[in-house]
Amino acid sequence: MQQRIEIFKALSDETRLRILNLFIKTGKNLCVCELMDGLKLPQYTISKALQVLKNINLLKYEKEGTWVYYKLNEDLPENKLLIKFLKAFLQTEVFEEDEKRIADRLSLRENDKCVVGIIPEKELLKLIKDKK
Amino acid sequence: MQQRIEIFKALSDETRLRILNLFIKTGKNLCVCELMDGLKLPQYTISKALQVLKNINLLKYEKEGTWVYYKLNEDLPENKLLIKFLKAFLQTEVFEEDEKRIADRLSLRENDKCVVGIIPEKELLKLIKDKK
DNA sequence: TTAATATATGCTCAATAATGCATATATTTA
DNA sequence: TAAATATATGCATTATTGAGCATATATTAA
Repeated sequence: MQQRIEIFKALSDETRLRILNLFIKTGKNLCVCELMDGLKLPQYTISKALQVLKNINLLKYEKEGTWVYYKLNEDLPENKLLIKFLKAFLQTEVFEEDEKRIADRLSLRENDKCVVGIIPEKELLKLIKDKK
Repeated sequence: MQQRIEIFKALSDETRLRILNLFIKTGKNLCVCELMDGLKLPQYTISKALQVLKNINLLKYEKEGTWVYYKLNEDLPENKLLIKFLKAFLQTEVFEEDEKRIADRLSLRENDKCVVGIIPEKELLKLIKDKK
């Protein structure tokens, strides 16, 4: 019972829903610094939100050097229904800005790996502009 | 966005999940005093939980005299997916006792209406025993 | 109009969670 | 080994929520 309640608690937060939305919409694994730019939120906010989602096993992660790539834990049978539900539930335009920003940020990947890290917004926008 | 968060907050509570489970499992409308006996919780706890679920439009209600019958708001299109999800999500044995108690309590209805009100447990058990 | 009954709600205290900052950890590179 | 970088976490403050009690409201019946 308590375990089920924890799932809903984890979903009762704007930052965590925005993060989940990006995993769902991009269908990709994402690292902390990419999510920072997608949501325009500080590192510790993203990191703490990820821990909560990991604790309910909705996310899993892989380390690659100092980078940590999180992704939806879609293999876990008990998650299938929930993820399906979330996909429909999050079908709304309120996340559009996040989705645009993460798309731009992901365009900077090389071989589908993050190579940028944490950089000032100004510098980020320049990189993106150059890329286009 | 905030509205969506409120939905998950409303589901992040044991009493409210137990109540929802009874609506889902019985498929019936239920009044406050019946839920009191199903969950063995005080009147104000049930009543407050119902207000929260009503506020997110997951429940609706009908008054009949001093009795108030709540039920799942299944007509509302945006609830269909959520209720479907909850049906599967609450598929667990942890609610068995609640379900037994509400079944007993509902056996005391006449013309499918509550006629018992709020009564001491001892008296309730006697009524149920006599009925059987 | 009074009493009884079903339900709702205001209030206080305790528990829980979010926020923001500072710092810790772990890995890579020089 | 030291510096730099990506990520995680401890802590203090604030905000939110739950529990329990008392009481209010609304309807019915005497």
